[in-house]
Amino acid sequence: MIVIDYKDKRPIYEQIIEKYENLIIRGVLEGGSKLPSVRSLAIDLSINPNTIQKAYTELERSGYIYSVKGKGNYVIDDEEIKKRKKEAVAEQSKNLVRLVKSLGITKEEFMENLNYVFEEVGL
Amino acid sequence: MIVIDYKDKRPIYEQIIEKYENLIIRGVLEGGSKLPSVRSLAIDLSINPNTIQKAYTELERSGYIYSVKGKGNYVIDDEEIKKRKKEAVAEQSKNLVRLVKSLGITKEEFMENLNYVFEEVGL
DNA sequence: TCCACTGTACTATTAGTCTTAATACACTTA
DNA sequence: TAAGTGTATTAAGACTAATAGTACAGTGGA
Repeated sequence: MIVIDYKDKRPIYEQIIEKYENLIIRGVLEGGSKLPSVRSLAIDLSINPNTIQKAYTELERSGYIYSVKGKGNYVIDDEEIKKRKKEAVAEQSKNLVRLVKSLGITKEEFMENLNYVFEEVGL
Repeated sequence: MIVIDYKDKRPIYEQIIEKYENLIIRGVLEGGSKLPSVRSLAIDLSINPNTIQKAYTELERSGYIYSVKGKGNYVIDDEEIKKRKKEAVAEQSKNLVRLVKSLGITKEEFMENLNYVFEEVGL
């Protein structure tokens, strides 16, 4: 499920965070499902458990998972995931619109172009 | 023009790169205009000239500026800036559409929402 | 030509982060 | 109880970011 890219200059724990954020927000991991344990994932990826723990701690802090001592780490529930999805779309939309406006592109121009993008990007 | 955020955990040179990319792509800096010299900007920001040089080197490598020995660093010309603008919008559009599709949001739903975003985001 | 400014290159040093390693402790469940 | 879980701590090595100092080469004006 998770693959580390050693050509990537970013730290390993950040890569893990990003991968899980994507899996969760895209619905690949359902709400409430269990993440691999700190130790087992460390063995899987041939890295140190501390690195996994750092990623999980951060994922909990930013509200993607929650942890239960002695049991494991779990994806937040579907209700919460929906919120995250909306937040993600809202944020990226706002950024893009800001850029478009600052470049002096009209809404109509942009919207038309976006239609093509929708065609181009396959499912 | 440039302000360093020391609360930001990213390296200083990356912040400088990002700031200039924005200034250039948003047209605040016109094509061909001269950037502050490595030394003068270093004094302005109270940081080391080497850090500025690292930022400028990277900005040249990624095609936002060009440098002339003994003269200074200059913003690429307007023709090139236009290309960059289009690239930036295209890339961010594609990313957003990918996200929207992966979340199962329909084009119509998204487009309607985007109308509101356009209203919200002032000029 | 001289001088001040410019970009560029290099080495050395300090500080901080990333990662690994090895323990240890508390909690859960079979 | 035993195995598996999360969590915390300390130490070490590798790497990067940033500073400091120096040097060299090109530009342009006095």
